[in-house]
Amino acid sequence: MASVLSRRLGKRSLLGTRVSAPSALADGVLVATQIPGLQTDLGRVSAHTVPREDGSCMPSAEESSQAARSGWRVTATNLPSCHFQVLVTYNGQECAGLVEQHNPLSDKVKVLLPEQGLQACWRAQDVRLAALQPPILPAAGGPGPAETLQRSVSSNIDVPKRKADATVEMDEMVAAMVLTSLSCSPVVQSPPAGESASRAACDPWKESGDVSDSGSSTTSGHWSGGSDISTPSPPHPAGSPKYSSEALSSPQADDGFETDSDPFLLDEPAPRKRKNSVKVMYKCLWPSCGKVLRSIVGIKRHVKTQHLGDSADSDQRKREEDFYYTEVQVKEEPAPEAAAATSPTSASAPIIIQQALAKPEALLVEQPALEPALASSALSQSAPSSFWHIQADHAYQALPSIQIPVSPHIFTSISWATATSTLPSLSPVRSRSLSFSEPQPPTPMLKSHLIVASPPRVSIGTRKVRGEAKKCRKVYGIEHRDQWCTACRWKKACQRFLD
DNA sequence: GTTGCCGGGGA
DNA sequence: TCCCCGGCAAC
Repeated sequence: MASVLSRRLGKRSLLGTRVSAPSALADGVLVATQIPGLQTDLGRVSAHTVPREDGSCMPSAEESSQAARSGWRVTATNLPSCHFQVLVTYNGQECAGLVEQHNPLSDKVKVLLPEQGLQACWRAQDVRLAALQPPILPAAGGPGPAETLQRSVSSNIDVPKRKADATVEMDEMVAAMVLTSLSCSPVVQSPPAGESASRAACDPWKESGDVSDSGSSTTSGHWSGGSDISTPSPPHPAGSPKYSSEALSSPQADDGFETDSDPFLLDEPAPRKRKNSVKVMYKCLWPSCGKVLRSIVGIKRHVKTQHLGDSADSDQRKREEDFYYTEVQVKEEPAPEAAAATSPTSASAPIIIQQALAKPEALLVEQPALEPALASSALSQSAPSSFWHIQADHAYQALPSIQIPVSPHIFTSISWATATSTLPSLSPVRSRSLSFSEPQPPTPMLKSHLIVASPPRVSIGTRKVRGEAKKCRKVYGIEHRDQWCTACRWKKACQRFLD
């Protein structure tokens, strides 16, 4: 069992995954560099990098070897301009930091927090790329080959894999930067026009997280669940009738949308439990408003400006503000049904997100809870692949069992060789459903939905006709069950004595 | 009743 | 993915 456990842990490992991270090179050339590990001094870090003429840094060969031995890999290059700015959750707050080092072995990222003046390690999945460094025009004599001008995926920060789409990636970076600036400010009373902008900024960011998840479905690269706790969502437009009825659920719809795709994206819901905290929000009680904000200052300002009139400055007016909002405790459990329940009225956001999304699989994931009509069509296309992929879960039948015991029967090894050689002819029968399968990883979300939407099963007439050959049971007998082939032991089609 | 194995589910 | 087992069809 320990071996199984180790396998599962290995499956979740982020080793080898790469992410394109921006450096100070505006031309997009990313240089993977390495410096000795376990350094805490920025000065030392910079001292071990060799500046290049294009502004990037290259480690000396000696340093690279040391880094390889230490297991720490450098994610930042020159200092300070080459550091990746990331967002981490520290003491419940989202802080901007600079990635110093990343240890792929322990999957930890060493982040320097300038504001706190400290340095700490986070898990790679808890570190989110925040913003681009100010771009620097490419040097005339910079990296020579033209292909290096492409934004190559080279810097080795081992975070969940993301799709290597250059344009989308840049959009995500810009969006992250905008989002970062938004998150630093208190409640923003953004006008509707600004709201759409902020949403547009938010959505690619969300999408980036999803993409990083979907890159490897088994990774726990849950895109840092602490984000929605510390990052205020853009406020709803004041007085919007859309939020009049389901005022309380509106933020949940947003939050839910932000995360409700996760149970479908992720195999393991465990990391999500951190989101189950109760969050206090403030709901406007003005008739037909129902606006919900995250800060008391914001809701007071909202009531004053939107409903009581900004000119009201008397004490009575100020006291009135308190009557028009109430404190609401919102459990941050990303309940999918909550998102689904608000789908008809709050569908404006998903539409924007749909436009922002460039990846159809992410779109598929986002749709079902919020756009049932679109979801059905999308599911109808994706259903067969995922469903039939599930059907192929007995693929081991096509593989010879390695654990063939040393059998006293003289023909064991011979028949085993026969079984191995005849496997290709067998596979069409065994994995009959694979013909429907596309080379696409199954999405857990689709699994749950497609059980209902699955096409009718292949006729049970395909049941394998009993062959003439003796099977392990007959050959070895029930008393020597340990000598059976694995398939026979599992009551599957015998792999040792093929027909 | 025995045997082969499909489909489903637990770990 | 491994492993087990209920249940069904062929024998």
